[in-house]
Amino acid sequence: MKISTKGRYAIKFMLDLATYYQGEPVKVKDSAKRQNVSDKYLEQIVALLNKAGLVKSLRGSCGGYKLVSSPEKYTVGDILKAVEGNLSAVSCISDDGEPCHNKTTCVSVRIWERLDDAINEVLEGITLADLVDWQNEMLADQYVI
Amino acid sequence: MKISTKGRYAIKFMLDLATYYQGEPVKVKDSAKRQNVSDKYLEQIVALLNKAGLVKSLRGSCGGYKLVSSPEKYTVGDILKAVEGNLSAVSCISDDGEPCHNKTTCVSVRIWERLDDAINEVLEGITLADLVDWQNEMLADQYVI
DNA sequence: TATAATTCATACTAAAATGATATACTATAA
DNA sequence: TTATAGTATATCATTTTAGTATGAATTATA
Repeated sequence: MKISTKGRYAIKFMLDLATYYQGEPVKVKDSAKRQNVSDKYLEQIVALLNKAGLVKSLRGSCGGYKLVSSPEKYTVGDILKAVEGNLSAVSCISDDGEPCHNKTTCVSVRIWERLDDAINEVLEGITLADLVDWQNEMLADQYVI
Repeated sequence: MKISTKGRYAIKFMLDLATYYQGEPVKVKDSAKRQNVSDKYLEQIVALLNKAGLVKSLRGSCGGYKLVSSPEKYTVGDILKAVEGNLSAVSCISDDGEPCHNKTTCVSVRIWERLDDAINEVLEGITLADLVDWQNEMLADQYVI
């Protein structure tokens, strides 16, 4: 019932990309430094985002990563699914993993279906653009204080 | 982002107790057989339910477990919390675990807070009595077919 | 009272997931 | 051509998961 560092690092990296949306591509090393996490580990996570087509890479000197689309096109759910895989709370109702063989008689699936719906509703309802807005709000608040 | 077998077995065990609410105490071995899971492993899970005060045990021969209160008093969230621990999607906003030291500047916490609220709303909204009802519906449906 | 059936309490273990680190290689801008 | 990135594996320590194993304490009942 946990979202691992993979998902959290991925979101922060994507937020980094959204923040620097116009301009130079973002280097994994720089973002890792800003987040204060292992750059090599972050690279592996970013590779997943790349494979999923959420970011595009620019190799060589002065390379890095950029968003493919504008920030409002990405939901937090998209990002988490790309790196964490299926977000279902239990495997028996997810598409991958072993399917439940007694779905028709098992009461619990109703719980998990409701849970999944609620989770997806939240995660599909927040976009990268929202996160950027929140970040700007927070920065503004800090100056006020 | 998964609920483990611990949580799932616990719910099925509690449902077993609710089903046999009036009458003999339920033996772990019997419930394990019905669920088709390891009875020794289920014992460990039930011990957590016992420690949390959700069930009362009757030792010795002809012993077993019974619910402390009536089925409508237990939410699925109560049960899961007893065996899975904290249900927060990430540790940085949960009470146990390491607290987030930059809660005020981290945008992600807003995601996790919304997620937690949604998850809790679902899990606190379903009681054991609901599960019993669902089970009866399902059994009725089976006879119709 | 002996025994069988239970819960209760630990100890142990295999496998998988998590969270990295390390090394080498490829592509490209300057 | 060289430094700077991304790409691809391999390895590893730690933790979690999902059990298995052993045995003690307790109690109904024969």
